[in-house]
Amino acid sequence: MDTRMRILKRVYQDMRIKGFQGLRADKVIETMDITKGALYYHFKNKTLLGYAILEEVIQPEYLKPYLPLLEYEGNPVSFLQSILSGIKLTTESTDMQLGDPVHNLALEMSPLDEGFRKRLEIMQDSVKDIISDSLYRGQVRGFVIEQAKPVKIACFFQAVVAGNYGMTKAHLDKRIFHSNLETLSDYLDGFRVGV
Amino acid sequence: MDTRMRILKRVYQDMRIKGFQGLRADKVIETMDITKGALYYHFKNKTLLGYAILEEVIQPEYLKPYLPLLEYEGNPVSFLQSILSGIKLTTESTDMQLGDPVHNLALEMSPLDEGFRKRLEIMQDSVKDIISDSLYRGQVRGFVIEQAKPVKIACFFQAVVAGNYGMTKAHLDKRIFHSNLETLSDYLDGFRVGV
Amino acid sequence: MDTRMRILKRVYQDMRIKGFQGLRADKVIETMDITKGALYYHFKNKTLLGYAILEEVIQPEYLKPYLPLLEYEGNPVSFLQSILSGIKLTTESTDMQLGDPVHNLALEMSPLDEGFRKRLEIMQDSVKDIISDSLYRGQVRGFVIEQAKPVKIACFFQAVVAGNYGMTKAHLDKRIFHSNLETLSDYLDGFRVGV
Amino acid sequence: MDTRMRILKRVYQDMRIKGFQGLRADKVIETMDITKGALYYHFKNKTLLGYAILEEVIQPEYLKPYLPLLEYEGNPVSFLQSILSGIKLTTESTDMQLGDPVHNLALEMSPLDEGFRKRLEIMQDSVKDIISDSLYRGQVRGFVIEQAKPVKIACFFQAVVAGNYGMTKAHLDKRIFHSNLETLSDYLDGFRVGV
DNA sequence: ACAGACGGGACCGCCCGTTGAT
DNA sequence: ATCAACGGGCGGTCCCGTCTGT
Repeated sequence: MDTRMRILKRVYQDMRIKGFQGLRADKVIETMDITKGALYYHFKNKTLLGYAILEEVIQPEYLKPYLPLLEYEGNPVSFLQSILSGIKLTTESTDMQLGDPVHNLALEMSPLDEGFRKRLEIMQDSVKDIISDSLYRGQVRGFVIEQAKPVKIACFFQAVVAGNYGMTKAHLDKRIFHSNLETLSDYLDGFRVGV
Repeated sequence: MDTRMRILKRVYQDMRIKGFQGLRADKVIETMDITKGALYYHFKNKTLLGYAILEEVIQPEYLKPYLPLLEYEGNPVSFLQSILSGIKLTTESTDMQLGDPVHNLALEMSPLDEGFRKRLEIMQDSVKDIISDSLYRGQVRGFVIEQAKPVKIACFFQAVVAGNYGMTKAHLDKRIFHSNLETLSDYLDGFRVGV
Repeated sequence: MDTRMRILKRVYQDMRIKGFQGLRADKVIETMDITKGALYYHFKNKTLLGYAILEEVIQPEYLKPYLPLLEYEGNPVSFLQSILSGIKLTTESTDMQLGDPVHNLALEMSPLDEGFRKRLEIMQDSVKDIISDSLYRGQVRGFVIEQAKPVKIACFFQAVVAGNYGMTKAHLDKRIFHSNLETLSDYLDGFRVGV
Repeated sequence: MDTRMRILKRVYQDMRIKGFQGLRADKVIETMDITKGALYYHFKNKTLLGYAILEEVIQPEYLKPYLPLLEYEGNPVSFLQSILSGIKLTTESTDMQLGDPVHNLALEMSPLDEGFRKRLEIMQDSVKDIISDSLYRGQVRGFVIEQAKPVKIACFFQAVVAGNYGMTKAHLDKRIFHSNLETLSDYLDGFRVGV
């Protein structure tokens, strides 16, 4: 792997814990075998480093679980529920306990930096569009009830997932986390046809 | 108002925008007519200042909307819905657009400082208890259906409200915000008796 | 002497040698018994430190030799010549060999910083006005010939003095320095009445 | 033009504005279509780059106006005055407003680097010799009065020209500049025979 | 109870120069 | 002859916290 990507991956790890403002870029790369010269060569300043992490590390990871929905021909409700199950399985990983990186950065950086805000908005909208489109196609194919409003459900889905991460970040006991995932899953069940 | 509380209120304003890590305590009080001497007389260090803001400014505000639920004798679903309406009304205020302070701090500080984490956990649990208790009493009084699980609903309610703030923090268009408040309100309707 | 003035005086010494850009403020104060904290407290940044040196250290020194001219009732030509004699006497001092601080800074900083440029312009104009006024009064009192143009002479005087410092800064042999002072002195003689 | 000379010319442009210390060699060549590899292939370090600029760019330009004096058979006073006229014509060019490069560097670098000092000393002495020789030959040929002291006049000429550039570098109004050129020209007139 | 001065340490950014590869 | 990548040191700035005095 080239140095640039190594930096991005490593710095991202620290940013997950400290946030962007709390991130100390040079401290982090000191733990690798590279120096500030390399860091500054690849990224003109800290903000652009942050943007690169967003675009090249976070965005792919963030979209990844939802991309199969674009070509999924089954019931989108089932697919969304399987995503929730996937989230549940990773509960104990420290990475998951740090929450949704997009949501974390949105809360921290949106009021402070327009470059962050726009990139985060686009990412959230992408997922929203993927979900709502799949629900709409689900209606056409008879999987999803007519009364369901795809965009509204998609937004709600995202808010619950993000809010759930945040809610439980302060809680060592992760039962709330599971409870909310179940509740959302049950909520989605209500949009299946013929249940 | 005494100096101590003036500091707390003013610093809180800045912390809402910058977060706790981004907060520059001495820069903020420069905008008041006092100096660092006063700041460090009242608060031993920045962390204790943060705790004081949490306990003396944020906590009262955070609990305030829910406290009447303790003695409310009507349908708790209606009360929760009225809270959501209240949130909706303040959409345009800049203060609201900065999101839920408890949620913001939970995401930023929980992994970094146990003192913050505990205080935030307690606050979220307090609201959760108020809501779930009210729903339980609502069941006893025949307002809420038997199948409803008070704790689960309370947790979900909090997750949606918090997640909704976060989701829309990166969005200039606040329609998503309203949509999610409606969706949650509709969801709660499902727990009324005899609808 | 208070810390602020101690810093100004000491940093000025270094600025004379290195120029403003070459000045390393923290390196300089390391040689005193104060730290960067004190430096930054008294001067918000390096530029403002430079301005302060200009106004509080250089300006008084720069104007000092010319101030008596304001109330001088003798022949201004004689007074200007005595100034030149004074300059000649200090030839061997290292301070003098570093040249005219105002001229040095004018060459270095005028194209780079408007704040420097303006302050330097004002200082040079002040001396120019003092000299030209004295020459004018000298004409009225019959010391200076009618054909003399006070402003023109004042400007020329300053250019020669400044240029002479600069010319000889690259020369270890200071005879050129003395020669030019003499030439200027002789030139001024031409404006005396009845010689 | 080869790369070496392209670098010299381009870097010289920047050095005129920032000085040698303020010069950022790699920043400058970024504006060309080459990289640091080329720079450090041709010049071992920044100081040697500076010396090369002095010798290969500045020196030829600096001597150029005076070289014809070596073979000039007319009145040297007239020639020197024509040089002053030439300077006057270029007042509005930004290059001129940056002053005399030799004088600028002499003030900045003479106390800091012996290599700069010596090269600058030699250049100034060369011009001084050309001027004084021409005046001496002018005396022999009967153009210049016997009382004139060629070396003294040459030194004075240089000091005024250099000092005039410096004096007006801090002044947006260039009338002082013209005034001093005139004054010097008038001063030189005094050395003509039979006026 | 508060003001002013200062200590001290860290971080971002900057920039000179080197190295291996082509 | 030139480039991409990197090393390495340091300067300006920033900011938390302490101390003395009143």
